Formats: sequence, structure tokens, C-alpha cells
Amino acid sequence: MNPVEIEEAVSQLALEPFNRGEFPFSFLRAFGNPETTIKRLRTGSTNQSDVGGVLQRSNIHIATCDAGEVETTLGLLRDSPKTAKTKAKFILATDGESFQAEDRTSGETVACDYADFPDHFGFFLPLAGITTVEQIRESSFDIRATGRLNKLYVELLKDNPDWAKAERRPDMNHFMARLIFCFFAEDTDIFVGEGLFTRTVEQMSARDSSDTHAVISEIFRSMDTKIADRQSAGIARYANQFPYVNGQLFSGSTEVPRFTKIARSYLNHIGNLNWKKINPDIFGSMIQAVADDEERGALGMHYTSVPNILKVLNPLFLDDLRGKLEEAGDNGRKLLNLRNRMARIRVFDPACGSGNFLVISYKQMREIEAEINRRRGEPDRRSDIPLTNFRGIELRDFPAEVARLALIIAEFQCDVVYRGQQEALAEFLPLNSENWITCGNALRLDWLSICPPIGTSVKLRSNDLFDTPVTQSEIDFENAGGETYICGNPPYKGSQSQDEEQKSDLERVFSNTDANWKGLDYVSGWFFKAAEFSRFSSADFAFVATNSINQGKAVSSLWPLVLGSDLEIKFAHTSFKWANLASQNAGVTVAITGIANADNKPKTLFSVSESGALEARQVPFINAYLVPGPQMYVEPRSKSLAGLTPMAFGNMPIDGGFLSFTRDEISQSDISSEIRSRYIRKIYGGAEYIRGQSRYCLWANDVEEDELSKQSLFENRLQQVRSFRNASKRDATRALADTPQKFGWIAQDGDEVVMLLPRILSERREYITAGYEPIGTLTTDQAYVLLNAPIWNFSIISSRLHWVWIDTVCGKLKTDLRYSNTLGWNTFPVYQLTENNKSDLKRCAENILIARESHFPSTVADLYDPRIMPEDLRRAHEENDEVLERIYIGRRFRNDTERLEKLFDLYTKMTSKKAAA
DNA sequence: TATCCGACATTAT
DNA sequence: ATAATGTCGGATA
Repeated sequence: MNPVEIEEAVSQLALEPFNRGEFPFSFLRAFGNPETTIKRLRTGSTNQSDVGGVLQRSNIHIATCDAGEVETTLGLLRDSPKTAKTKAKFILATDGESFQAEDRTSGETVACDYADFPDHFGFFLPLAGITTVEQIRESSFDIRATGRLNKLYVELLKDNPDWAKAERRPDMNHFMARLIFCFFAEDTDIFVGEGLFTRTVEQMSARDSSDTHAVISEIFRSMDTKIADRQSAGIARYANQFPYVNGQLFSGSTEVPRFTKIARSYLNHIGNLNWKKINPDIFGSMIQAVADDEERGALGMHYTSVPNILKVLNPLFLDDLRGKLEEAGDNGRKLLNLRNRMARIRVFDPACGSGNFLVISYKQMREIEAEINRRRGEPDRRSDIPLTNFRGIELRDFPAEVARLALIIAEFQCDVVYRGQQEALAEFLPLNSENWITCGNALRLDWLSICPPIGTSVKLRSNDLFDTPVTQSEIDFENAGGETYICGNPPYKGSQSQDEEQKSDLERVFSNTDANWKGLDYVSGWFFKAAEFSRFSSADFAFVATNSINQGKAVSSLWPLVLGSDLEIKFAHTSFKWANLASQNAGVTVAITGIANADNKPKTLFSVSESGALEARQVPFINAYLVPGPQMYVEPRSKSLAGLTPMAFGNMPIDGGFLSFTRDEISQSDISSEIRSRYIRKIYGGAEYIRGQSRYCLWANDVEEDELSKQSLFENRLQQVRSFRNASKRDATRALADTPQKFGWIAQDGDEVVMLLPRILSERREYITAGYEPIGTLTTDQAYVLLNAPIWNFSIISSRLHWVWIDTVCGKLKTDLRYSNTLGWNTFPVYQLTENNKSDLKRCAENILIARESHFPSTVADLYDPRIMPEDLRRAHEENDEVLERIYIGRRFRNDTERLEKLFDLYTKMTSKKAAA
């Protein structure tokens, strides 16, 4: 269940008559517990309560009681030995009048009237497995509002099918934005009279809902008409009470979708919520799913947490502002300078979604400004920070609407908090008419015209930045000295999953470069455009992006263009999971990169330590791999830089799985042992090797198909391979359809001594786990192979030095290592090895293999699990490292940082020597 | 020809 | 259910 669904279930429960016996079960059901769980608790088989209540292990201990006994009952629950023993997170007591609960981990408590307990449902969200985000628990209102608006939205689309079509959706979305504004305004005295909007609609429209749309439309028309013009415009008397709002919010068509009776009652429900409590930073990202038919199922789940956003904003510029505030102390002059500086700061998010980066920037800056004004004795002073300095571009119209609204709401709320309700109201309306959130394609728009480094006007230029470079003379310098910070979390899309339009977006962005843009992630476009912007007006920028742009091949394609010789990475957050509430898509791993003009200041590298704590390191340089060290790019090579044995990419079947067999499939078939030994081979992918599993394949690349089809085991399989290949849209695959017995890519003859290593390696293992397999063993493309290779190669692959190199320079799958022959093996810098070196390394390699052997039949996964790695194996690796590292520097390296430094250094020397030669 | 990647995908636990 | 950890083959140079 998502938070919205839980909120609805909890609210429903509170409306029903209180039933002492049923309440605990209904409560658990509302938090998404399946019927079977409830049943088991009800029959007592899993109910461990020792106070006559209901106790669900490691979750909650609930007891209902007689009127007036709540306090005492909660005490009983608190002291219950079972509560402690079963590690219950919460205790809850209620008599149907009053409601009390406690979070046993944090000690936080809830005490309220029974009828109001749904207001605290966020408190209990861990019961539904939702723990990721701390603030979500303070967002009960936002979740509730999202749920109600969603119901209204769906209901309206159902009855106004034409509004659901692509061309009218923007009207529908604009209408929703207007409604949200009205709900907020009527609860915050922006409209004079409590609940003015909801009340007026309720009173002036017919109960049968036939004219609801007309009444709302008239109210909207009124809000778009200046007071002086209302009489001539013939505004209805009831609509005349509404203020003139402007801000483009109510301009344009005032057409309103038709309401059913149900929709009219939903509207009333929504209006009766207390919109004062809205969190514009959270609400925006929750509500945006409403307008997206595909995302609606995950309503309230794709929520970006404030701490994650601050990981971008703090090091980008907020920390600096706070530092300056501290430095200024009570010095009025310095405080004034800081305030003047902040008044000119522009924050620009060219992928702003519903504006949460902008809203949070704005709120944080207002907080700093308020402190300045407090210290200067001007607490009521009007804010000098213009809302229009927070600019954004967003592709989808609804989030774009919501972003603007969220900023307006944030401004009002900040004014109320820092200056007071009266001052906030006095200057709120009419809204600024400029639309400073642009709905459009950020990769096609000219950022300089949307966020001009100078001046305040927003005018769209149709041409791209690179079609018509902006010349200095066009720039108006009236506000010289203002800083611009570009930030955001733009969309990521791997090179293979981009659609045609996205491809052409990138093509335009990179058209004037010789970049391999086809291989780049979609997000790269934002980095490149930000860098170009920065070169016009020195704006620092930082984005969240998939970590793959800082890995593997992408590094040498993208970063030389972004950084050039004038920009530098000023801070970075290495890979971490970008968590939101959607457990099912917890999967994306991101990094944050912040870029600024080169200077001599130290850079800050953030990373999450093993214990989960955030570490910040000051280093002289951060390179594009997000490791400390001078800028350098490792490019793929087709041959080893150091003369190592060639490493081949394994045999790729391209067979839909039909050339593979399990052990059982073979043993249960009727093939003769002769056919079997002639055509069936053992084959390894990474998984089979690491987990010690078996897999077999048909290996008969050059045998006639007719010959093979005589075997019933093969006949059907070959047909399936043929049709699988024919169904492909890749030419090369279809061309293979006529020879279904043949692998798509062949790396081996099949009779060499095979050393294989998996293409994907768990980040938990401390070494790269290559291994020898018997002659004739095959590998799939999930493993690399060295054929008939001298054993000292094994020593190199198995070394910590090599692990560090691969970890840094190759790609990743999530945070796991992804080995690459071209990027990792062929680029690995090694000194020329003497015969003595080679024989020393051979001995070390053999010792590793012997240590592994001594633990037969442990699998690689067992042996290299760092928690249980056998001592003798560990020692054999240590010795191997000792010998190899002496060849590099005559002693052991102190740590991985030192290893990498040496490797980078040697790589640079070896590549420049090659280039010179 | 020869890979590199996945706002992932599927299997272990 | 979450945690661990690697399929598969198309797109690309």
C-alpha cells in the first residue's frame, strides 16, 4: 500500500463507530497487513499480548480499554515484558474517546482525541514498511491532500473524457493548480472569510451539480479581473468577494470541467482540509503523479527527500552563505553586504519538476535572511529575495504549474513565519505576472534567455544556445555581480533506452563537439549545457545524476567537454542510493557532482562510510571518476598497455537461452554418450562460476544443422533459436538465424587452458576472483577469458592493486564492479616484469589456488565473503600483494588511495610515452 | 569487428 | 517481504 491508500483507510476507520474488540485488527488492516496475518493474530496463534490486547511481533502492541483508562493502559503496555521481548516498535492504547501511542525507538508520543488519530497516521508509517524518509511522518496533510485531489482528478476525467485527451490535459492541469491555490488562499486569509471558495461553491451551485462548473468559472473570471473593471465585466455578486490575483494563474480560458454530484462532494471534502499545513516542498513532488496516468499507482511514493536535496544545495552555495553569516556576527555592515548579495543570487533548476530544489533553496535563504534582519534589528523588514530569482524549466505542464504555485506558497509561509500574518497578507496580491517557471524542453531551450545572467526579464528565444551564441553586447549589465547557481535532478536515460526525440535532443546539444554523444546518458545534456552557461557567466552548478556518468567509458566521452581546462569539480558525493518511498524502485544509484571555475581552494569529497555515516574529505582535486586526484581520463584500449596476455570477451550465444541445457535436461534426454561428448560442453557465466553451479550448451559451431537435428534434444532447440533470432530487430542477429547452431560471438576454439573471470563482481568482495577451469571449458559473455595464459597474469588479476584500478576506472552495475577488458585490463599499468618477478608471482598465484582448493567444495561466493573469508586464503592474497607491490614501489602501499595515486601516475607516464613513440 | 550498459531484473534469504 | 548480486542482447564505435 502507498501512503495515500493508508491515509484513506485510516481516515475511514476513524469515521466508523468504535468497536473495542475489532479496533486493533482494523487498525492493522488499515496499515496494509494482509487478511491472513490478521486472522492469525485474531485466533491467537501469533498474538503475544500479555495484557489482553493485540501484539504483532516487532511492530505494535495495541490495547483497547474502558473509558478513562487510556493513560493506565498505555503504562501497562509500556511495562509489559512481551512488548520488550517481541521488540514492538509502537504501543497504542485507546478507549474510543482518547488515543495515545508511543514510538519506543524514539520515545515520541501521540496523544489526541480518538477522532483525530488519522492526523497522526504518518507517525505509524513504519508499520507499513515505510521508514525511508523522516519528514514523511510530518507530512500527513500532504499525503491526505494528494489522495483527495487524486480522487477528484480521476472523477473529473471520467466525466469529461475530452479533458483527458493530450491536447486538453494542460487545461485540466491548470484547473487543478487554480483549485489548489483557492484552497490555500481560503485557509490563510488571502481570501477574506474562512473557507470562502468552498463555501461559495457549496452555496451558489445547485445540489445536483449541474452548474458547479459555471460557478467556479465565474469565480476564476473574477480573480482575473481588476477590481475597477469588475462592474463593466459583469462579474456576479458572489464572485465579487474574491480578490484580483493575476500572476497568470487565472488568466486565459476560465472554462471548467463539468462536475458530477460525486465530484462536487469531493471538492467540498478537499476544501474542508486545513490547507495552512501544506509543505510546498513535499506536496509538489507528491501531487505530480496525479496528472501522470502511468505513475498514479505510485501516488505519494516518488518523493525526493529534503536531506538528499540539501546534499546538492548545501555545498553548492548554502554552506557558504551560512559561513558568511557566522563571519559577519553582529557587524551591521557585513550583514547588509550579505543581504545585498543574497538579493541578487539566482537559483536555476533546468529540470525543476514540481520545484522542490527551488522551494528548498528559497526557504533556506529566507531563513538566513531572517537571521540577518533579526541581528540588524529589522525583524519586520520585507524580504529582499525576489521569488522570480528562482527559475526553472520543466517539460511536463502540471509539475511546472505546481512548481510556481509551490514557490508562491513558500513565499507566503516564509512571510508569515518571519514577518507576521499581517505583513504577509499586505503584499501578497496581486501575484507577480511574470512566469518564471518555463514549461518546455530544457535541452532545446536557450538557458541564457530563461535565466539571463543579468536583468530580470524572461523571454523565450527560439534558437538553441549553439545555433546563435549570445554575444556579450546583448547582455544588459544593470544587475552586475549577481551569482547564478544551477542545480537539480535531471532525468537519466541510458544510451540504449532513449527514444528518438531524446536522441535528437542530445544530437543538438553536442552537435558542435566531436563527442560520442550516442553513447551518453540523457542526463549528460544537462551537464554540457550547464558548463556552456557557466562559461558565459561563471555559474557554479551541481546535479544529481546516475553514477554511471562518472564511470567507465562515459568519463572520457563526457567530462573533457564539461570541464575543459577552466572548470573543476568543487565537490562531489560518491555513489549512494537515491531512496524514495517506492520500495519497488529503490534501485537507482546516483552521484552528485558540483562544478565551478578552477581555483586553488580545496575540494570536498563526500561519501557514505561503511557504518552509514556521511564523511567529508578535503582534497586538492577531485577527478571525473570522483576520486581524489588530478584530472585524467582512461580511454578504452584494444591491446594491453603493459604487454599483458590478451583477454577475450566470452562466447555470446544470442540464443534466447535455447542453446543452454541444465544437467537434468541432458541426463534425462536420449542422446548417446558419444553425441554428448562430441557436442555438449560445460559452459560458465559469471554466476555459475561464482556460485559453483553447472550449465551446459550445444557447442557445434561448424557442424551442419541437419546433422544436429537428427537428435531430438537439439531439433526443437535449433528451431527455437532460429525463430528467436528472426524476431530480433538487430540485423546482425537476424543474419545469424540461418545458422542456429552457431554462437553469436565466438571467443574460443574450445580446447585451450581457460582462466576466466566474471564480468560482474560483488562490491563486497575484496579481490577480483578469476579462476582456472579444465581444458575445453567454455565461458559465456558473462565472463572474460585468458587462453593459455602464463599464470603470473592470475597474480596480477588477483591483486588489490588491480581491484582498485578496476573499481575506479571501469563501469559499475549499481555499486558492483563491472570488469572490462578494454577499460580495465588493457589499461592496467604494470612495470616491465623480469623473469624473476614472473616466477615470484607464479608462486604467489599457486598459493592462492592451493588455499582455495583446501576449502573444497566451498564456492567462490563462500570463500570471498569478507565476513567468513578463510585466514589462509587471505594470507595468500596478502603475500601476493606484498610481492607485486614491491615491484611497484619497493614496499607495501599504505592504503588504496596511495595505490590509485601510483597507478594513475604510472598510467599517465606509460600513455604519454606510447603517444610520443 | 568487439564490446558496455541498464531511474534494472531476478534470484537468494 | 527485502537484500544480494548478476541476465541478456541491442546499440554503438
